[in-house]
Amino acid sequence: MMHGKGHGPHAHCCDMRGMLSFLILFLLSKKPMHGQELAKELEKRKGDKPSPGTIYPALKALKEAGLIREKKSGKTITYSLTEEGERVLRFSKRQFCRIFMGVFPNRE
Amino acid sequence: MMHGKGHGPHAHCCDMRGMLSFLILFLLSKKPMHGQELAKELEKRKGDKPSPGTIYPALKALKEAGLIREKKSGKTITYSLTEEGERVLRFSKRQFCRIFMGVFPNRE
DNA sequence: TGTTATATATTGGACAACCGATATATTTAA
DNA sequence: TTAAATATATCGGTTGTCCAATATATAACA
Repeated sequence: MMHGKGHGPHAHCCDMRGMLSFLILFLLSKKPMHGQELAKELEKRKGDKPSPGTIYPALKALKEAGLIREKKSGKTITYSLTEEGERVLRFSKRQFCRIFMGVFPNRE
Repeated sequence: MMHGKGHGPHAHCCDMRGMLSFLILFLLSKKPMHGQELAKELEKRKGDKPSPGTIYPALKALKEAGLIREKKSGKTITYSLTEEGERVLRFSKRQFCRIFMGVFPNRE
């Protein structure tokens, strides 16, 4: 919990430290995915594929924060947002847009 | 040096670890500022003011990387981008837009 | 069956981003 | 001149992001 002020452990987002978690939350909101799908999507965007040591701890933290849920099926685990995850993502997107206003070349 | 692949020390940007440096670079490109002005601009965007322990080490690292230059005048130091800083910012902005494509509600 | 490939997971080490506290220099006010 | 305010700077500690290496479980193949 805690996104308003600087205190509290972890940041699901928007502290500058929570950007990977934020991006993962955003990607999963568009389509539930398992870890490797997520890694490939991140590779498309960033240019190189995050290692397992990056992606799985991030997913674990999001799950422990109650923002995503798992659905296991054979060797894959599909992740999707919880209600709380949706709520946090909405908040984080507004925050993100305020912080990086002007960086995207579109309007303003 | 080094922005393409994962190696090398520090990231001026876009690794997820370099987001503050990236934002600082962007803000200074719009208007040269001293540290406190920068802190106030960040406060406007993020909602709370970064502490000196956040902002000054970041400026120091950018300076040591040759991306910004200082101009001292009395008790204030005005920071502005070097040629290399401009170049890196252009690269980083493209990278940023690719990574966060779709997050801004405008056109993606 | 055993081999190989895929998905998930952890560990150790490095660096970036953060705060609160503290310290120093300069400017302004008393 | 002394005191207070402002700007810059550093220190210690915590968390998040990152990789390479390693480990385990399941699936697909030989």
